Amino acid sequence: MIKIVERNTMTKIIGKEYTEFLEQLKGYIATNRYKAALAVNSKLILLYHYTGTEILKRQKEYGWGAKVIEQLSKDLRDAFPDMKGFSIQNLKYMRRFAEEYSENEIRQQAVDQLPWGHNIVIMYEIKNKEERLWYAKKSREHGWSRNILSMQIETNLYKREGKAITNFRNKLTSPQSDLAQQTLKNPYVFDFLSLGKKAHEREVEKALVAHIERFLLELGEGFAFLGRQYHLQVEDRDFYLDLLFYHVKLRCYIVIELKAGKFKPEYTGKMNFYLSAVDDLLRQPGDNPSIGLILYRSKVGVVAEYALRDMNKPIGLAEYQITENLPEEIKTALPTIEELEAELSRVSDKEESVNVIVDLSHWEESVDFKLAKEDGIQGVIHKATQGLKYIDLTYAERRKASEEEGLMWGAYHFGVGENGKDQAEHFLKTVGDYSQVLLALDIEENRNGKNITPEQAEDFVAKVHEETGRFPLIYGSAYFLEDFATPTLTKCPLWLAKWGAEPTLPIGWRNWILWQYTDGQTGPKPHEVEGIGACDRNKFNGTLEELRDFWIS
DNA sequence: TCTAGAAAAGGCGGGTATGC
DNA sequence: GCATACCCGCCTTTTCTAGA
Repeated sequence: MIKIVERNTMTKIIGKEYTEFLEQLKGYIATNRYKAALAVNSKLILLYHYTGTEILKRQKEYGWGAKVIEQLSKDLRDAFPDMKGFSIQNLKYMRRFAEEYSENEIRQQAVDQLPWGHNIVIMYEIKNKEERLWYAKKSREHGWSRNILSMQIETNLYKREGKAITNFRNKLTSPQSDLAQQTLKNPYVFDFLSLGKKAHEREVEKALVAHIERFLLELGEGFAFLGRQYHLQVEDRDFYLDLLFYHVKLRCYIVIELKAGKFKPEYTGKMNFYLSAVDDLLRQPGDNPSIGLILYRSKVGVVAEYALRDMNKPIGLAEYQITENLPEEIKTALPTIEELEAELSRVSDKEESVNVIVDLSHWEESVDFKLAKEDGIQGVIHKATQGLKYIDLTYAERRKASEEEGLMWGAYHFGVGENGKDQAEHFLKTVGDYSQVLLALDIEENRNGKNITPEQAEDFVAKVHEETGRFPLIYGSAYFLEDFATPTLTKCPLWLAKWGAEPTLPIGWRNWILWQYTDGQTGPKPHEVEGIGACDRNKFNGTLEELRDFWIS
């Protein structure tokens, strides 16, 4: 019996310490393995650049012709028979690379963080330097594969997305992006650098399937539901369509494919195949060509695209058309893309909390709220004050910029071991007009002095409540808030800090309202925000509509 | 029925060959 | 000189199969 008690106690202690250790170690490994991969890639790119530069220099100095590249290729291959990359063509790429970029540009614009193949694509397909750097930045940030990059260039994403961004930040990209994974395949990289792909979100897909089925049925007129996982046999192979409808007015079949992840080009190829199969196997004389609808999750939510078979186009992606500009007769009969996206976003919001809030301080050097908003961010909570005197110098300027973009604004005070009421007065004075501002008290370890005590935190909360009629959010981890579960403080909504998969609540609080699930390095993804980079991200425990109501309540 | 291992399929970037 | 197609090796995911 005694042994059991001792064992349980030990398990509890080891469990807590072990969990913290594991989280710390995971973050360290994730960061460092990616840094290692980037370093290897960077060296390779710089080696190629150096080679190209030296070839150029000597051709200029000594009047060497093109023949020297052939000779160099042969000699380098003889000297390094185990190494690839010294073909004539690749040496020419290196020379062109050296012509196009200076070493400074490579380092400053982080061109060396892109795989060699990506740089070749960008170099040859794009002439404008600003545009090149824009695609390089986007490739890094989004982890585009080479095929995706080519597709984005073909569809002129640069022009579609508006003006380019030229102030690049030297931020780490997501360590589990496709790009990172492929970078790690470099044969020079050690085994411990290997990464796994994100698991498929089957549950989400099922939920989407279930919902869209009801949604389209409710939309009603014209839609005849034929089946879910509709079976088609092509030659000796079986295929299953997520959803199949027949539209009575349009007199055509409508195939719906649902993808839980982000869009991939192969989805369109698959859809085209399904449309062909449906037309061949099901379509009757008098029926119009079938229509496809692809629903997938993007960074900003659920996105819908209509696909129409269009055999007038040549090959590949153009064999069908993905378009928001449906022909008028179809547009009037089908739900619009906006309707579909709005409906599915509503479902999405219910399934997962709303992940639209970042918290910032002066430590974030560069912030572009316009880009952040485009990336789906709706609210910003910024550090305003600390202790009795400190004011975050970026606070006022960023509040103005944020509000100009129509973002919800919040302010937090970093509590220290000083008079709570005085800290609250300093905080509210700095915040200024707080009528539309979410207010929060940050309770965590103060490495530069005394920690705030529960009594001081209560005084702070009481003063804020007296002045504003509202209780501020209490920010903190389950571990640190252990001693703060007083009747007054637990009245305050909890802004939980837990960089992990599950929101573990501190004693005294029954629920969380905001959950800071990542510091930009550890915890579940996403870690980054467009225009900000890796940062603290937060989920709201409710829908977007509820968030707006809560913000100033 | 579940699990573990093997095999197959497919995607990726690096690199080369070829044609204009 | 340049653009493109294609091959290769590596890796992950999916599917299949055998055994507990």
